[in-house]
Amino acid sequence: MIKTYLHSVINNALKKLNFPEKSIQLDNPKDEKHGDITTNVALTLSKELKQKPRDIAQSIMDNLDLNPEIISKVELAGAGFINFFISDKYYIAELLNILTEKDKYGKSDDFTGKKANLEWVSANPTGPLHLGHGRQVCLGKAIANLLECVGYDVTREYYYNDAGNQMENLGKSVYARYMQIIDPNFPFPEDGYVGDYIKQIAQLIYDERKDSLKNSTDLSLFKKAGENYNFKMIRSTLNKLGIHHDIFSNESQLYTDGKIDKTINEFIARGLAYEKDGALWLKMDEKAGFDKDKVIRKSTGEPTYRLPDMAYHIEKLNRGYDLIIDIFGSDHGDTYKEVLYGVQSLGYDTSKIKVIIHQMVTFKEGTESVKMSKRSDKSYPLDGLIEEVGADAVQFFFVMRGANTHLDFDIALAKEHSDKNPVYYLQYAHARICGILRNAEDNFPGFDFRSEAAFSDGLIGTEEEIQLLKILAKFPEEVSSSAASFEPHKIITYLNVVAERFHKFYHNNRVLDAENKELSIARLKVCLATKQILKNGFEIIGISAPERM
RNA sequence: GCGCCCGUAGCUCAAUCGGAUAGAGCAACAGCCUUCUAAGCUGUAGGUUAGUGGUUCGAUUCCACUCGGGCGUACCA
Repeated sequence: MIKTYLHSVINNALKKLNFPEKSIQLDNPKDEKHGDITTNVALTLSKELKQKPRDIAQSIMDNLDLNPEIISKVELAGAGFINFFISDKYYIAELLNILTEKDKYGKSDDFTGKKANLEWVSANPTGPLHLGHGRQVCLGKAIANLLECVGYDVTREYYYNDAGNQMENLGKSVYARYMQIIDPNFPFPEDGYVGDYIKQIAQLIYDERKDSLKNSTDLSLFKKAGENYNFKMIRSTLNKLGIHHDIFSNESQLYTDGKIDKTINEFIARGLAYEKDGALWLKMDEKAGFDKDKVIRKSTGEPTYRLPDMAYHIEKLNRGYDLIIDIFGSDHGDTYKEVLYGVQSLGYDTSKIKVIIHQMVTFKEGTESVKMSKRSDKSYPLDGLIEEVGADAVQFFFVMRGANTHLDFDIALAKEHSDKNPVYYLQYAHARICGILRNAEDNFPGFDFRSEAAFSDGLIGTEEEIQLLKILAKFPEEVSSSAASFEPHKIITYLNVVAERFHKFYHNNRVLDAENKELSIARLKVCLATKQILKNGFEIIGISAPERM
């Protein structure tokens, strides 16, 4: 990448001048006049060297050994910035790289050989996924894609608590609906799950077993039937979004394997837990920001959710991943800290665990924004949203904002098939290119633009063409930085610029011209490269690349 | 009360470890289709980056406080 090149050139200059070695920061200026890449190294050296930044910058510039094929101009500017202008030849060479590497362009091997585990969705199978799950579902999909792009071997994992209250409650709810088929007056539990799907599960059981289960005291059959049915619905929803998990792991396995007991014993052996009021309490360190101790095993003998979560994270650490990612809504913002604290206090290195917290989502229907927390009873299924606005718009809208900002999901806007809908701006650019390529193939049979043979790259040079090539060449850097910060929305921001510059190019540069075959082929190459970048970007954020719209 | 997160154009949001004149889209206004998709392009207008103070060559970014919003603060998950 070009920054690596500049990095070494500047470093050599610093050595020649006997200037202290600094970590050199290379930025992309916002203003075109300030070049393509800029460094503030002279400003940061100023204090140490006790010289004016501009003088330092001049010395550095005098000692740069630059290849004019790559850097066409260097300027000293402002308070002491050194601005580099990249030569057009470099961008044209990069265009060829895109066409050669195709789907692989933008991918890197920065983390090749490393293993990552991404655990997300992880909704307990007490019912279908609903709107409140949407952000996490889509965010995780895109983050997994990003990690793969930089070389990680990614395991996609779904973890659920099948041993706790929620699943007990599911069993009771299904049983009650089953009994109501026999006796409509049978009482429904106060905090039971009220959705119609519970009735369907009960009906399925009744169809098979009739009333033979009416005196059940063990509800595990009802619970299991509910779990199976709900998982079918959840998986079907995930399928619609193109999401597949490699591993489904559950809480009860941790009991069977003795991992829960082992964790409890460890806490006790290390003197980190104590009994009080019949419960087992974990000592929480005030210095770590906790104000009081937390119960890890209730007086009833059941663990609180924290304990299995800790055992589960220990188990994942033991599996040997280089990176472990959890995605939670901000309603779990405090509890994950407790879990990590517990894991850490048992001597495990939690630095490999990265927790991504996303803020809550509101949904705008008309002019009103409606809160939709994951635990809200008024369930609006995610399936319904996918039906209503389409999988692409759902994916796009949930990913287009940074996870740490509140997201207002405008359902009407997502549904709208018009220029107001931001997802179409990107997809339209892709479809438009496909239209040009179709036209070229159908009506200009002599234009052999897909061949690997050399083309007249000297014909590329209009303002719009160069601007477009410049942004295309930034894709690899953009992927790396998005992956490093686990922020897929940056890819969308980037692709918007690509689409914008393509549309400008399109308006001002006629691609297909029967009178000018060489130029047409050169521009078709530009189109092919743009299409490739859009497609590669869409792949990451998880939306389709339509050929027509 | 305490903890975490957030506050940027009328609306929804960007802004690369602190960098040069804070950017897009939508909404508003004015233009552009006998030529490859007008789901597009061009232009205009829109800001004390919630507020006050601090740190420094330089702050939307870091620190302190104030105001406003979200989420937590269970022997629920």
